[in-house]
Amino acid sequence: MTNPTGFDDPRAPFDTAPAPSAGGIAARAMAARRAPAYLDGLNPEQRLAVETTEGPVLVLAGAGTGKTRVLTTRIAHILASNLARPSEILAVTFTNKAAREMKERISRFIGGNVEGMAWLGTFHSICVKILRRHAELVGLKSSFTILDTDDQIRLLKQIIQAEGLDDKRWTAKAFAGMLDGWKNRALTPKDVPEGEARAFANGKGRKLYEEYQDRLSILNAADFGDLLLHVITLFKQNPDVLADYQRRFRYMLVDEYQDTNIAQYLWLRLLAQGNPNVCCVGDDDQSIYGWRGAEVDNILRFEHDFKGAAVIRLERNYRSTSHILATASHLIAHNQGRLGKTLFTDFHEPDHDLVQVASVWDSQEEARSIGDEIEALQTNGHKLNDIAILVRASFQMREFEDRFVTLGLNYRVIGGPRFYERMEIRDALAYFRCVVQPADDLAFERIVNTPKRGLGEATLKLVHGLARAERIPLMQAADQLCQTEDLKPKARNTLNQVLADFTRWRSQLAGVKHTELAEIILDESGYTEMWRKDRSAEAPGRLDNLKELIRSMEEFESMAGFLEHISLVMDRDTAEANDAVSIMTLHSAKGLEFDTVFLPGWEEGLFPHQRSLDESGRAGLEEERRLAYVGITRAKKRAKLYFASNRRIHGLWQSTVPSRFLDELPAEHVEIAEAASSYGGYGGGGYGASRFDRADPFERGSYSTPGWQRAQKAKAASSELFERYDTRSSRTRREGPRTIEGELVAKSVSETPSEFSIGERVFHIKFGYGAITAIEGNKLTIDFEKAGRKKVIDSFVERH
DNA sequence: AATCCGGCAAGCTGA
DNA sequence: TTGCCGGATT
Repeated sequence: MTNPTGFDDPRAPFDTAPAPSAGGIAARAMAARRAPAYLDGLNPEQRLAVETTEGPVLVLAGAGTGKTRVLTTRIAHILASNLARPSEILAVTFTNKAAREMKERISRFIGGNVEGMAWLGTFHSICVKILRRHAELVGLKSSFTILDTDDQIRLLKQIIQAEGLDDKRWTAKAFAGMLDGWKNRALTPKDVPEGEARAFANGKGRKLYEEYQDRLSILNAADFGDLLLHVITLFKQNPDVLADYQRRFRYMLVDEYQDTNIAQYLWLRLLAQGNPNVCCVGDDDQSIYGWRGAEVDNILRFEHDFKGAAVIRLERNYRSTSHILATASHLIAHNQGRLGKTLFTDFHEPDHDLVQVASVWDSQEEARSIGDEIEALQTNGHKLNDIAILVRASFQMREFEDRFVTLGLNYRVIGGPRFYERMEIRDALAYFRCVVQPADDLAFERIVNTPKRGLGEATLKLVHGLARAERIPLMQAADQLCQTEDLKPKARNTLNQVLADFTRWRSQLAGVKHTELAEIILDESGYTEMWRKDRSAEAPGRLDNLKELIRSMEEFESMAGFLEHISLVMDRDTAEANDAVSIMTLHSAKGLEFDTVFLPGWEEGLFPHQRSLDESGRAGLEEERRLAYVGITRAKKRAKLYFASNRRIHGLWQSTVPSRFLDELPAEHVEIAEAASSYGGYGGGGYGASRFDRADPFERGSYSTPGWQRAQKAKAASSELFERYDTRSSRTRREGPRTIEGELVAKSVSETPSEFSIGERVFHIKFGYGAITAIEGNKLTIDFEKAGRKKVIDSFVERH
C-alpha cells in the first residue's frame, strides 16, 4: 500500500521535532529530498502557492480553483518540511465551518492528529484564546463572558434609557449598528470621528459608547467586536506580549482575505511586523460583505502593505463549463476596482449547455417554470441535492416554497433563524450560564421570571438598585436582599427558592454528568414544564430543540466547555440525509457548488438591489455585480437566469425592468430561453422594453463623451460629499436619477401626488380594467373587474 | 399575564 | 402585503 500522505511516517510526532530556522538550508534540503506525493496533482500555480513558504504571499484564488486544497497542502508542506511545529502555525478563517473543514483535511494529511494545530480557527476564537491569557491587561478577568447580539441590544437599551434618551428615536439596534461599524474599524471611544459621534443621540454617541464599554468591563464581558479590539489594544500596549506571539507564529495564513475588515487587518499587521511569512488567500471578485465592514481595499492593497509580496493567481477552474466561466468573467469585467483574473478551463464539450436567460410574466410564473424544470431534471435522473435556487433577497423564497409544497417537491431552505437564536435555547443557556457563572447578570435577568413565578418589575428593581449601589452581581444582591425585610414575604420566598436552586445545581457541577445536570436544571426550574403546558403549535418543536441541545452537549467535557463553544459557534448542524432542492440567498451560497443553479429575480431594483445603489453608489453596484458573479460561478453544468416583468414589492404590484447585469452577459455564451409556461400576449418570448436586444448595449451615444462624463463625475462626487454630512435630508433632496459615468445608479421613487381621482376607470397591464376606490400618494387601490381589489402604483395604470 | 391593536419597515449575515 | 415590536387594554 502506498503512503497517501507522502510522509515517511504519517504518525511521526511533528510536535516534538525541533523546528529548523525558517528557510534554513537544512529545511530546504529536507524538503527537496524527494518530491512528496502530496504535491502530485497540483497545477504549477497551486504548487507555487504551496511551496513559496517564505515572505508575504497573496494567492488570488478565483472561484473553483482549488483554494482550500492549496491552503491545506501548504500547511501540510510546512509541517512535512519541518519548517515549523503545528503550534507555530497561525491559520485564520472566517467561519467555524471553514475552520472545521480545514482541520479535517489537514488531519487526513498528517494522519489524524491536528491537536497540535492550536492556532487554527476563526479570528474570534483565536482572539478569545489570546484574551483569556492576558485578560487582566485590558481590564477583564480571564473568566469574561462573551455577549451575543441579543444581550448586547438589551444592555444598550438600558444605557440609552439611563441617559434619559427617547429609546424609540434612538434605538438600541441602530446604535448597535454604529458600534459595529466603529469596532470594525478598530475605533475606541476616543477615536470615533467627531462627526460620527455627534450623529447619534443629539451628540451623545461617544458618551454612550464610553458608558457601554464601562458597563461591559463591570460585567466582565466583551462583545464580538471587542474580542478583536481588545487584542489589538493588548498588543499595542504590551510590546513584550506582542513580541511573544510574533516569535511564536512562524507562519501565518488567512483565508477569505477579501472579507477582512480594518480591525482584522490591523491585527494581522501587528503580528506580521515580527515575521513576514504571511500568506493571504482570497478573491477580490467575491467580496460581498462590504456592508458588514469588509474592506476590499485590504486585498487590493496587499502588495503595498506587505513589501516584496509574491502574488500568485489561480485561474484554472475545475468546477464549471466554459460557457458558465465565460459568462461570469464577461460580467465581472465590468467592475473597475479589481486586481483582474480570468478563469479558464480545459473542460470543453460541444454538448455543454449555454447559460440560459428566461423571461417570465411574474414571480408566480417564475416559480412555476422553475418547478417544472426541476421536475424534468428529476425525471432525467438528476439528484435534487445537485440543484439550487439562489435568490437576492429572502422574501423571494416564499413563492418557491409555496410552489414546491404544491408539487410535492422536496426542498430545504438554507439560512433562516438559527438554532441557538431560538427563544427556548437561549433561555436554557441562560440557566446554564447562571449556574456556571454566578455573576452573569444578563443571563440571570433573562430567566429570573421565566417561567413566570411572580418576580415582577418591582422586585427586580430593588435587586437592580442594590446591585448597582454595591457594585455586585445581581444574584449576590438578590441574596442579600432576601436577608432584609425590604421584600414582600411572597417575593422573598420565591426568590430565595430560585437562589437555593442555583446553589444546589452549582454544587452538582462537579459530581453529576453535565448532560444530566442540564436535564435536572430544566426540569427542576419548571422550564420544560412550562412548554409542556403550552398548547401553542410550536411548543412541541421547542421541547424537541431542548432535547437536541442536551444531546449536542455530549460532545463536550463540561458545561463550562459547552458554553464557551456555544458563545462562539453559531452553526446549526444541517441534516443532509434526504434528497432536496436547496433554496438560499446568494450570500449564503458562497463557497458552495451545484450542477444546476437557478437564478431568479434579475430585475433592476431587486438585483442590483436599489438600497445598495442608494447607499453606496458605484461601490454598491460593483458589490452587487460581484454577487452576480458568485451566483453564476456556483454552477457546474447549468445556469439559468430569470427575469419577471411584474413583481409584488411590499404588497404593491410593480412593472420591472430587466437587470442591467443581463445586458452585460456575452451573447455568444448565452441563449434566450422561452419560459416553460408563458402567458399569451405581453412579454411572451422576449424582453419587451429591455435594453438587452439593443445592438450594442454599451454604446451610449453622446452620453459617453469625455466632457459629459467629467461633468457627471463632478456632480456625483459633490453630492456624495454633501450627503455624508447630512443624513436626514438626503432622501428628500435627491431629485432625478443619479448617474455616474453613464450608469444609472440610483433612481428615486416619484413623490408627486397622484393625478388620478377616486371613481375613475383605469386599465392595468396585468389586471385589466377597474375603478379606483382609494388613493394614498401614488398608490392606488383599485377594484378590478376580473382580478378583484389590488393596490398598485399609479404609473402602471392608464386612464380609460 | 395574555391579547389586541397600530405603526413601521421591508437587502445580504459572521463570530 | 407580511411580520415584528411595543404599548394599551382586558
